[in-house]
Amino acid sequence: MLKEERHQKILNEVSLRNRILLTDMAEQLNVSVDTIRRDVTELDKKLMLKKVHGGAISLGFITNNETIDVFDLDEKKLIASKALPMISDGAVIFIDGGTTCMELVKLIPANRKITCFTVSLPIALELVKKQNVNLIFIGGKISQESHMSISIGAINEISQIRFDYSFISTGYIDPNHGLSEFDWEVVQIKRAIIKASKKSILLCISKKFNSQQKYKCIDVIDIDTLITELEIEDPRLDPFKNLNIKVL
Amino acid sequence: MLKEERHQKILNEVSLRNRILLTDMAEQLNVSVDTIRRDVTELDKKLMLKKVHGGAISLGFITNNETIDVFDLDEKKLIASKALPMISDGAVIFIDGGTTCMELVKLIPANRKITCFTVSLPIALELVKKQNVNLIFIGGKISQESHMSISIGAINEISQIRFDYSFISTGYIDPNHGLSEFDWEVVQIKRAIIKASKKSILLCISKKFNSQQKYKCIDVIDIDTLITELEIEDPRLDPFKNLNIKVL
DNA sequence: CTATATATTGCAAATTACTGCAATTTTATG
DNA sequence: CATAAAATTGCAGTAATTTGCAATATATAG
Repeated sequence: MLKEERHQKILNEVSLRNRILLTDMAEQLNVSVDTIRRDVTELDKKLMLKKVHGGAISLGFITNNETIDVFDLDEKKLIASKALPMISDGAVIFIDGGTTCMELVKLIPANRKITCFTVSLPIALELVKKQNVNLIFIGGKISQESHMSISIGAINEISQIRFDYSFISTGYIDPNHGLSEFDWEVVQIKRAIIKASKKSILLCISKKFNSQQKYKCIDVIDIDTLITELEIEDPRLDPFKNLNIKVL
Repeated sequence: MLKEERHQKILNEVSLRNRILLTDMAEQLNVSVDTIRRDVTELDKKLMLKKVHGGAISLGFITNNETIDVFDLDEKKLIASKALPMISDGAVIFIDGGTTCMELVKLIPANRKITCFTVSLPIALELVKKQNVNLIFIGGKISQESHMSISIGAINEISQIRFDYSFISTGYIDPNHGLSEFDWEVVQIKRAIIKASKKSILLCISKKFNSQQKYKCIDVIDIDTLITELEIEDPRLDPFKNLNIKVL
């Protein structure tokens, strides 16, 4: 078998499976592992794949090491754009932490006059750029994990406010088990927020469906609206529609 | 499974959930916890996530290195390095906003165990990166000009705390007229901070000497220590020495 | 403080990588 | 076609990496 021919087969396999094992390829192409190793070394130099210990992986499979970018940014932007019309002038809203909420904040037009509460430092730093947003940060001890206020004082403060809308995120969601989180403190904060809100809107990428964590936060029926990146007709939304959740 | 493959899956999960547990990932990927731990350690070194006790969290938007050009950065760094030795383990301190204070925060070593209060969003976002800093943000309405809490609630909160040291900045300073500011609200906050501090340390570049603004904050003698970029013998410091201010 | 969970370290087994070399095949050239 | 030069391939020995485990230290939660 020609070397070039092997190279093609290797590249094919890499693009098809995203990864290969040297031993597998050696067996498959009836040559020694050393040969495959040399092939892969060459292809690596030509930047056609990435050689790793024990095999090779597709370049497309690797996320850019330099720019720490947000995963599924397009989906999150779509979710944010669906949520944006709910933020109207004069509203008193709460915005949770997380990358999806961050996209929502970025979309808020400069002339939108609202009062906005948050417990998330990054969200606050983005909101403060908006000329017409009256920003109130609910302070307290800041969690290193979530970059949020998580103290009891924050919960008390939240309990004394009445939000028109709260835009919240979740770590995990399951139609039966509800929303859940890693951190007990975060659960407490989110419960307080939802309790203080006339309407709660959950921004959630569909990837998170059917996952759960140790600390349950609230039931799915406790939220009023679910916004995902999916089409409204998507069957994956049926379990939520069956619970009478408004879905966008 | 290839190591790199695992790394990708771990990064995927981290960016989706913001947080993972080593034990969860070990189960999910069918390898020992040790392996996941080593993976996470590597990814942490590559700055692709942050390793924490028991798991890992997303860098997410922490790495917002919006490099805004700071004027007189070298002088400010010098001031910060002079102030750093005053921050010792166990201290309860307040750190004000401003670029000089920001340089001080950046210098705080990762192993310094302190409790740190602030009203400044950018300072808070920098402090939250420090592993051993217990960070408390004093919340409230955030000023668009100064990116600080400026509400009466914040002042009340401050009045109930006792700081070992407060590191403060000022817009304007004059040996006779004292410290002054552009914003009335900022003046209120700073007064409260200094009142709540056992010792107040002013970080101030000498360029600001002999300048004043409409709202007077405090007298120069109300601060305990003045730190500038100047040599201690510099005659420009004499007016402050004459007021019995400690000068560094 | 105590109990539990997690981290660290050293170690051994298994796998994979690298190097030099020899056998073989391919290529270049007259 | 002949033949030397170059490239390719497999092998063996050795080096390096990876992985899991156990013992011990450290950190966290109640």
